Amino acid sequence: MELTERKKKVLRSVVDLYIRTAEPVGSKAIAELPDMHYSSATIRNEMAELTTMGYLEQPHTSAGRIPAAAGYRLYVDELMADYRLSMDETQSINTAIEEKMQRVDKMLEKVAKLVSQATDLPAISAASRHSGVTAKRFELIFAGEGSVILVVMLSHEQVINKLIKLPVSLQQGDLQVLSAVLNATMTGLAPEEFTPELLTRVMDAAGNAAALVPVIVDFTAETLRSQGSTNMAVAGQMRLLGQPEYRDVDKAQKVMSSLDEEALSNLPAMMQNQNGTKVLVGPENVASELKDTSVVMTKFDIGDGMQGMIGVVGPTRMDYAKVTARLSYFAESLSKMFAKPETPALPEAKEEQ
Amino acid sequence: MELTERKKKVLRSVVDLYIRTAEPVGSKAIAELPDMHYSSATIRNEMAELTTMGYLEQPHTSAGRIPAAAGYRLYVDELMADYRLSMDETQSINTAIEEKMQRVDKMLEKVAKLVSQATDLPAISAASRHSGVTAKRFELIFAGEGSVILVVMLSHEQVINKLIKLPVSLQQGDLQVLSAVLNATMTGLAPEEFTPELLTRVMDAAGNAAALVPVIVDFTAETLRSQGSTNMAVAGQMRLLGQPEYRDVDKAQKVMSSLDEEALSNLPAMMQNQNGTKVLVGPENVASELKDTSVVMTKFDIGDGMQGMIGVVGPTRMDYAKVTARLSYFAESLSKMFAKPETPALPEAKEEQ
DNA sequence: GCTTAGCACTCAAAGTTGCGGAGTGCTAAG
DNA sequence: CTTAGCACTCCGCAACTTTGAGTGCTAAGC
Repeated sequence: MELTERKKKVLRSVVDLYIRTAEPVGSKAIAELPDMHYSSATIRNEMAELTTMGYLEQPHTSAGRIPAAAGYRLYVDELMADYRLSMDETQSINTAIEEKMQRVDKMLEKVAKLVSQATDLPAISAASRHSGVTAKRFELIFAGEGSVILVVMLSHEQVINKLIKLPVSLQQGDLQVLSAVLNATMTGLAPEEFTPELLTRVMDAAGNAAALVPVIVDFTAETLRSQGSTNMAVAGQMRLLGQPEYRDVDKAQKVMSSLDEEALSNLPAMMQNQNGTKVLVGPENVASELKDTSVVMTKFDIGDGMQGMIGVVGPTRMDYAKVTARLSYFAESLSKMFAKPETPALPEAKEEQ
Repeated sequence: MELTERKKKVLRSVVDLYIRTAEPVGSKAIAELPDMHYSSATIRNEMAELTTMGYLEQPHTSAGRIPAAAGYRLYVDELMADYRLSMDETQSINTAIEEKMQRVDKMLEKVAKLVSQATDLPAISAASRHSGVTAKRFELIFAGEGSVILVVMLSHEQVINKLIKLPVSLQQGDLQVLSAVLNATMTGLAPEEFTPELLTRVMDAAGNAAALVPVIVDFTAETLRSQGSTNMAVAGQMRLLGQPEYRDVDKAQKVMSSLDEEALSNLPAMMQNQNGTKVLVGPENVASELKDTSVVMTKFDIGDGMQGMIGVVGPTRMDYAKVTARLSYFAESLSKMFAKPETPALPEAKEEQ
């Protein structure tokens, strides 16, 4: 059986309508659409064929049709009309993003919240290094009796620090020796290279400050590891309750309980080698708990060798056109924002001085 | 009308039973309790009086009674039996807490999750300074052409840093001058004291590095402000769905939408001058959206001049005894954990060296 | 040969009715 | 003061009916 243009048109209309109403769509409703110039009987025949072809489903005899997974898939890939963002929408996204984002993890929380708000669906956001973070430079600062501040500059323009307290008193000189040793031996190493042998080697060379070494090595290795891994945030789970398919609390509960960071952690991974926007329709989903939901996600650029990702989770019947449009715009705006030189106040270097 | 011992006993039984079953409690059910040596008729009379006294309510004639707000209040204050945690419970709380908590905000998220899990209710956690955070010492590190790392030691043993990039090239010497200036003028100041006048004064003294000053001043002031403010985290909102009172999605949605950080931000403030565990029953609640829910909260000690708070939000019919017991135990364990010297690895300073 | 009007048929959703039972308040007796 | 007894109320449930949206099929029309 062939998928004629008219069948496509009918299918598109069915999906569109179902997305709007969340109710099975009948032949009459389709026939009454402005640019549908056939009677309900004709539509009925087309819908019957679309059903045998697997694009539509019938909840029970004498009900309208709803899209099947294959129907959504075709709709997303070929049929759906581009959704054009209104000025209002682009503007509200932009003003939302504009506030300066500070640390990456805070930023992710915020982005997830914003995306969730913009789509009225649960949203996730994640950031991951391209991997290969190393320490670029170590600096030790004397901070009073028994206290030392360790400052580590990482590749990718990040700086971290830790206050270390020891029941040993050290001299400025000792710290200088140690930091020289650290810079000589521990820069440019991957986290796996922080072996016990390295530890003893550094301690041997460290002189009076050897007691500091284990703390420093552990902290650095730990930090590199955590920097290499993926951070993510989830927000707006409750928005699912607004969707008619989750009027049944039991269903809602089942899905929502699988909307946490652990359960969703494979989504960012899926995007690694993808480009553009990806849509997972219902049963294509990875986590089995999400069998009845769809996922839309897309990538953005954080700079500093980091890769960001935002996505939403919603009922299979979601407004793919609108959601993908908003998501893409979001990703674009975020990329732009991070591309801007981060120093906000290019010093208005006052005339005085 | 007087609140006799027998009335109290009846009231306690009604609340206990209602907490367990979430159904209106009838006189017969009470009369059949093991240590209730009166007939249902007598109980009926008592219940009728408790109702006119405002401790109980009747959803409609010929239904059982449910506790009114005043009933819960009396129950919480006087009647409820102590809940003794089982070994299992204390143990699972302890193992949960044991993992080392890193930064304060991550810690809060984790704690909120744990509390939510332990009580099966939405939970919040917050931390706030006692206020009065100031910068203790500034340090500038030269980090290659046009890059400088600013390290600020705060009172209360915290260290923060920022990488600053400028299209101006600076010498080591310039940085030394500037850090001396910063340490001389900007230590010990409250965030309000970072005025434009201060900025110009520091810039005048800063010499070649004056271009850095605005960035540094802004960043420091901003950081002090954010350190002084309250951090909080909310977790487990969806757990409400497990409660029978929220089988109705509309109700659930209304309450859950008010379970975010903003709406709950006055709760931590309420604890500032309170000690022990505080219970807000239904209509006593601050936010009007929470009129039909209760809040239980308690404080814990983070050390470093910080004050922590954990709490849960749940249906007015919640198991106050169990919840307060678990919450208190949690707070206690957390306080203990933070009291321990934080440096985990008192260097096992190997013999070599 | 495609399109469409017409019709009999199906089935979920919504409304109707009628019980059974849990619970109450009151009264009168112990 | 306590309790057995009784009439009364009202919710919840289940069985039944009605309604109407929607279908598939057939036969007539362009």
